Amino acid sequence: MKSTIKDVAKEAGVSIATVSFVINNSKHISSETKNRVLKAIKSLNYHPSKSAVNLVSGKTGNIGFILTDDHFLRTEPFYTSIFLGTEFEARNAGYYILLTSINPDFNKNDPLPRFILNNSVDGIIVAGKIPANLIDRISSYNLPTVYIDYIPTKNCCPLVLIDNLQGGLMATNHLIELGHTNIAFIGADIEHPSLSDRLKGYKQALENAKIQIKNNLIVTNSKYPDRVSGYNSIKSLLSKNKNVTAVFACNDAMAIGVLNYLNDNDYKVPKDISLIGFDDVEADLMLNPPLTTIRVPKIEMGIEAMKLLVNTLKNKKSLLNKILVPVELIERESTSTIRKK
Amino acid sequence: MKSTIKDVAKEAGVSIATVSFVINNSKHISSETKNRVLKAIKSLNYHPSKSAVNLVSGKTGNIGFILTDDHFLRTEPFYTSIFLGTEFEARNAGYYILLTSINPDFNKNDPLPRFILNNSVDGIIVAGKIPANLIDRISSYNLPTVYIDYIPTKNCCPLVLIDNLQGGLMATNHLIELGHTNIAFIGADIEHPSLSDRLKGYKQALENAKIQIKNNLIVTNSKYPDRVSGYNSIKSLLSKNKNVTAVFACNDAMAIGVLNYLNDNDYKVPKDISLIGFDDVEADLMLNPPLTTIRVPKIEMGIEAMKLLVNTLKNKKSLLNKILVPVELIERESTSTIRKK
DNA sequence: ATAACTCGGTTAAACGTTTAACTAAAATTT
DNA sequence: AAATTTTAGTTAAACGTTTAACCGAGTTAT
Repeated sequence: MKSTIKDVAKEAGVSIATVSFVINNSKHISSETKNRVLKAIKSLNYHPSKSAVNLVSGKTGNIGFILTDDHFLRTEPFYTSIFLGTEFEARNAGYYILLTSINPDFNKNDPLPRFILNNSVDGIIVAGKIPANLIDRISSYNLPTVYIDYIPTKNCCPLVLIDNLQGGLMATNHLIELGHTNIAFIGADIEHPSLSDRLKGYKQALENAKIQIKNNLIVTNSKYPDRVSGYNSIKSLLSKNKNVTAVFACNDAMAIGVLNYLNDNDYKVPKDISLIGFDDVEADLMLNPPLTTIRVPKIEMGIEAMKLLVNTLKNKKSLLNKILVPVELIERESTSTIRKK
Repeated sequence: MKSTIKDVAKEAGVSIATVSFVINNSKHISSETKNRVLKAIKSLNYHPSKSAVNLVSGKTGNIGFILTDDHFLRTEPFYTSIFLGTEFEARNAGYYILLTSINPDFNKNDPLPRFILNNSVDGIIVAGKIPANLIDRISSYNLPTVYIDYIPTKNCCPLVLIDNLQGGLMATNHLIELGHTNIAFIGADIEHPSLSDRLKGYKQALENAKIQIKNNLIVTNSKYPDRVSGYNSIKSLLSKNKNVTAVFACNDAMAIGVLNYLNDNDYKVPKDISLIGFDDVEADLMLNPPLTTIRVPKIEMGIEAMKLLVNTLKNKKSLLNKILVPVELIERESTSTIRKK
């Protein structure tokens, strides 16, 4: 039988209020009494009822985690790793996470995640790009929210972002340092801040190196940055440009698609074409050749986001915060110095 | 401002009890009154407080999901997909899932998942193998539990299992039908019921085909069925057996390791050696060549497990149930007829 | 005509906490 | 020594539901 605060009070010979004060350290109680209560709690294996605490406090102890179906289902465990990070930190902070995925084509009349409708969360973490109309609807609930890897149009909330610009610079500089000048950029969904920042970094690196930016080396017309788009983008690019010696793909998924096309069509990587990706997902290591990429600290991003949210929840005042997590060049075998013609 | 049942009652001009009856369909209310209440609920955008409902009902509305760290972190999204299935069904049934990962070397004195200690769940889903002492500790809490892809030693609970024996038969038969007779089995962790059943299927298929079972073609001494183990296992096998023409790996992770070794060492797949895996994880499609494998319906397993648990929760009586989910041969390009010597 | 049901509701207790308001005793100040 | 403050605790209301017990008005059976 589950024991309640009443049982503890009776066992310790005090009122239930005293037990509550001891549990929450919310009022000074003599150490003698405190010990009696603590002993009773232990002997009865008492744990406060969450429901009761939640009811009276008006809190839920839950954090909602939202991401789109396609992000959750994608092969590369990118957002999954971020989720894991939030879960680790939630454990420290005593929160539970309620995870839900939503349709990327969220309709005006689609129902919101049920944990929002049912007031089952104290705050929300949004990972990756989600539809603008969903953001509007969510923000009307005035729940503290942290965005990971996306900047909502109406800038309102704490953000945890990748240093995409820096990453774009690093990737492109790496190729430039290897002697490449005909460097293609394979991107997608140019409205996504993360992806367009990577492109910005690419352009900036070229400018810095006094290499002319050629628009016909930049492909960004795919809707989603996935493997298939990568495959098709490099295909159409190479059909028009034979002299490309290096490719910077805006993420590893597209890079894998690019690599597949190159492997299928007798381009040797990196001998004929160097290839660099972005994200550093697990699959990169198993590719042939292993992919050079820009590492994004995914688990750490989740941890930081949860810390930020818990902080906001505790202080009540939403400190407009923005964390830019650093990235790192991971040199593997898909890039090399330009071959002499 | 959040509206409560009181607001609805006032708006509809009835007592709060009537509102409750309408919400839960628990007593006959005239359709006229019912409509008034429904209208009030809608106009106030009322949603019952979970905490209050939970408090009075003694339930939590939550399901705990347990799996080991290494299962959650592994590259192949196997258990992740199972989780997704449970989440889908939880949405239908109105439950929230609290996910936690635990250390595979769970110590006698390690704390149980906090959702168990804090009475935050009504039931538990365990995915994959977990330590025996953890099972003991969990079962002492008498929470309805469903096991997915693992048979606990003390058989107590509903189970959702893969038809591993049948899968082992199918995989091996496929290779036999292609003309192979020197078929290796690459496995691991032979105490894991799923893996040992796959081996059983392998042996049975050979027997049925009157092919002699050779123990030196069976490698099962790795602790975990992962890529590295696959790589090392095939390496040591081929160093002693040059005449192997086909390999059945106990799962896709090991198969990928095997494939990497074969690719690295100038064995052509499937020309020199045919290779079949088990699980059908996303990565298989991107391999070179794409992996023939036995598909396991992962999402569906999650759905079935959640249905089973919800059923147990509703009926209270734990119907000792066991669901064996069927598997399917997915022929891709890593297997072919034996080459003529 | 009256007793016995049925129908459509209402009242109030209960769930397990937190916390504001109170109190009695002890300690401190004047 | 009286007045005041501090300490260590208690009492009771409140949170938002569910549901057993109750009730008055029709309806039906006798």
